[in-house]
Amino acid sequence: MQQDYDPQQIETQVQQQWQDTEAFKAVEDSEKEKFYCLEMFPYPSGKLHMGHVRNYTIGDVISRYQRMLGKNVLHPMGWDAFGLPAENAAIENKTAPAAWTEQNIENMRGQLKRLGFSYDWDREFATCEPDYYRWEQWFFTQLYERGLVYKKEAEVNWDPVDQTVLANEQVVDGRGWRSGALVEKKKIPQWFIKITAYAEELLASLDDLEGWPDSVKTMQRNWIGKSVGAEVVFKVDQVAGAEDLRVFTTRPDTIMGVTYLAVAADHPLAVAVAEDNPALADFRQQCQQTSTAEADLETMEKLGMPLGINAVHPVSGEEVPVWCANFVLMTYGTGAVMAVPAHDQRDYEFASKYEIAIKPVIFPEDGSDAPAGEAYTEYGVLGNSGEFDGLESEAAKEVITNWLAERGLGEEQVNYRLRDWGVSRQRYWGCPIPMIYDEAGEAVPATDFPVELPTDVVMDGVGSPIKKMASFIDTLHPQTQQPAQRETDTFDTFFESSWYYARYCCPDLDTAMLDQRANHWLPVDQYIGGIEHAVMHLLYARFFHKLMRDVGLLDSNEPFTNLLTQGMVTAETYYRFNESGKREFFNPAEVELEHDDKGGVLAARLADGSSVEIGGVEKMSKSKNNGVDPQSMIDLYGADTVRLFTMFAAPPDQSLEWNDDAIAGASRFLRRLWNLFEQHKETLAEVRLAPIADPTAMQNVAREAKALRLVTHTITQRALRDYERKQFNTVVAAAMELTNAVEKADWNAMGDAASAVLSEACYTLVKILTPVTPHLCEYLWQHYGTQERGLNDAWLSVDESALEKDEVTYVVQVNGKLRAKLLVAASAEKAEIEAMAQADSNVQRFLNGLTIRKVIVVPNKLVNIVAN
RNA sequence: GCGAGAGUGGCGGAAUUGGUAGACGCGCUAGAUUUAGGUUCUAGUGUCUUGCGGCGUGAGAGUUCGAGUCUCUCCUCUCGCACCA
Repeated sequence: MQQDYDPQQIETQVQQQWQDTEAFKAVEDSEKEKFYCLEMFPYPSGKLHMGHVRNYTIGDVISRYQRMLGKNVLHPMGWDAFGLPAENAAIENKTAPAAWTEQNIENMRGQLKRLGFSYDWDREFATCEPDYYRWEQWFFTQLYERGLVYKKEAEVNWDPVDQTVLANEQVVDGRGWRSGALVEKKKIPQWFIKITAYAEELLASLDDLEGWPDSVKTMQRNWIGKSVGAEVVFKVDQVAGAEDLRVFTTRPDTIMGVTYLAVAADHPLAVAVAEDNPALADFRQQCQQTSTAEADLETMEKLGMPLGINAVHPVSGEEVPVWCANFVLMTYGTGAVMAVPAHDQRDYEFASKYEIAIKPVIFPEDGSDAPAGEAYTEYGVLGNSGEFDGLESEAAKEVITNWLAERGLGEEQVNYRLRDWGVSRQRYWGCPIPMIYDEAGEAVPATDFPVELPTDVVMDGVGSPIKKMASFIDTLHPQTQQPAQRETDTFDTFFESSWYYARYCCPDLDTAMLDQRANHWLPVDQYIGGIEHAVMHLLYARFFHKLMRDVGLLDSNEPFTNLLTQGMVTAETYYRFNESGKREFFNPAEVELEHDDKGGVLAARLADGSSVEIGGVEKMSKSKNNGVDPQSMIDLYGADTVRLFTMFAAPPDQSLEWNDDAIAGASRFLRRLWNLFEQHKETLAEVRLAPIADPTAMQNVAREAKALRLVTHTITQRALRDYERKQFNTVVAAAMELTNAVEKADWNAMGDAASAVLSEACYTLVKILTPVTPHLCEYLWQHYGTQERGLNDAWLSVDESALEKDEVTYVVQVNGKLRAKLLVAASAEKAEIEAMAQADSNVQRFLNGLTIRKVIVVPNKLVNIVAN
């Protein structure tokens, strides 16, 4: 009597067992090698999306694989619970952000459990809990004591109608998303942490991160943006009291080509001049009307206005006009740049537009002409540069920098693109910044942790409720005990996500931020998350780790040894234009496709027969209505199928296209696997799943038995390799191939060896698939596995003797084109193979009339006969 | 604009890292079984010729006996750009 595969029943049963036996509880153990596997924790937005499912399945596969290798695995999960969406939801639903967040966590935790992830749930926490954020408040005050925290004015997006600060995300086409008002830049005082003090180390230690993708390391290097150059002084004597202009340049060799200077709209010189220059004041005003996003600044039209004053060129002594320009960033370097239109493309375009002189001073070394109509940005030989003529760029940089330094007009300088981390947010749903202001407005660190965020609030949509909450604000000065006021800004939520990985090591600790358990588990051996975090989150976490080290909380230098950046989850989009000419999107679940004879898509229709346009594959999103709810897939197929599909459809670091037919295929495979075991249930129950104990006994068995063993062990070899390189799609493909081979095997022809060979193949299948589809494999193991050992107690090994072949297939090419295949004895000599290849009749045909020039033999692979 | 990736059948992808392009799966075609459905099984499936063979990994060049893989130029798409997380 065969049973049907019932994933829902198997999965709940197995999950219950895992829970009862505390199967994934992590306990420090100095005897076993530790492995800390971590996925980026989710923002509790309401329910899991496919990106989460993919991220956490990858992490679970790695965790379970490492567990099977015998390691002591820590695999925690928690919630990145502070953030903007909770405030928006609170305004919309008239609930407090805390309750909304808690409800979402509840819901998503249930979904994660249903997917069977091997988390140690005892370590779970949410970052909005005072027991968590009190320690980052304490830590912030430690940084303050160490001089790594300071306050300065910085720009925010200001909505002049709603009178509120907007996130970049809330600025759409330069306007506030609710009010529609033109957004302005506004300066307000904010807290900063000196990440620039760690720029050099953050840059240098990237070289040690061998387990990180090169692309991420390159992005971080570029983000830090170290450049070596010179600071050059241009004297300004036309404006009373004005300071000299200091500019940073990476190309001091081009200094004689400077034809103007440009300062940011906010530069003190521009501010001073604008006082009695209305046109310039207007221009400055115009520059304020934009968002603070760099992408916006860089893509807007480059505009400028002359200040009407000149600066003195430090070498030639000539007068150079000073301009105010919207593309000069006050936050990079000194807020002023020297412009060399002949050798910088942006300067060139600006100079052309405003008819400023272009003076070439660098020329190609080979004496050729520089291309016309654009800047010549290469290195070369100096000309038109007075005493520096004839020097090469590289040498000239040093000579000119020294020349300036000797005269007090400049010096060599290293500059970073990286800016200090502004951590102040004028929002409610975040961790309160633990600072207290005395009556004179002087700030001191709080000492009463946690500085608890009041959760009983009403969001009115205009500003943070704690900003007018006296019970929160009014306090006493920690030293003088005089009346004082609390800071009402909260931390950037990157603050919480910068150290959560460490807190998982000791989530219950109530006397300190971290203890020795952190040194036991850290660094994280495998970190997994979206590529969109390549720079910011990962850089802040690296920074925080080094800070925690320097405060004495940790021993290691870096938080994450290996990093896997997963691709996004995409799906086909379908739309049609509605009456108002806007695209109306339809969910792929509502669309049926019409195919031609070759399987190509001809048309897409809704259930009512009306046709819709095919919009192309895009990232799953609400706006494109192409999301697939993981819950519906779990309900339909079970967790193992969802896990199998997400692993099989694409390698982890590439984008994954969702396909409803293909997930049905994954389900079909598990059913086939189930049926395979059902079909052989008597044999398997008797011999039990096991590798072959004595491979030498297999030397003289029937060739069919040997053939299946060859498949089993070739597949094992591939699966081992692919687990190691984290290419799980081919791990699944290998298991499918082995399943195909077992299904087709001729058991009668194997004779006595049949049951042992079957047992070995099925054992291999269960082991290979356990990390991916743990529920089914656990069930099969409990029914057919050896009783003495658990499923995770041993991993697979390859029996080399099973891989030995008597004969090898050689490919024979003539001039690189395939002309024959030869079955050659494995022991054959090179000369013998060459002769066989040349003797082949088809090869002969293509060699006819040609002279053989060369014969290349690649052992066990191919012969290429070169002839003409 | 700047920085980083990716382009292989109708589709997702594979290719032991310079050596048979298309594993595995989806879709499609034909057949069988069940017999109404999105069941299961068998065979086929890059393309043009349907004989041998020619062509084929975004486009174009180059290196090599040999290139999806290495080099250069170009095109398209995706991600990030400091207050979304």
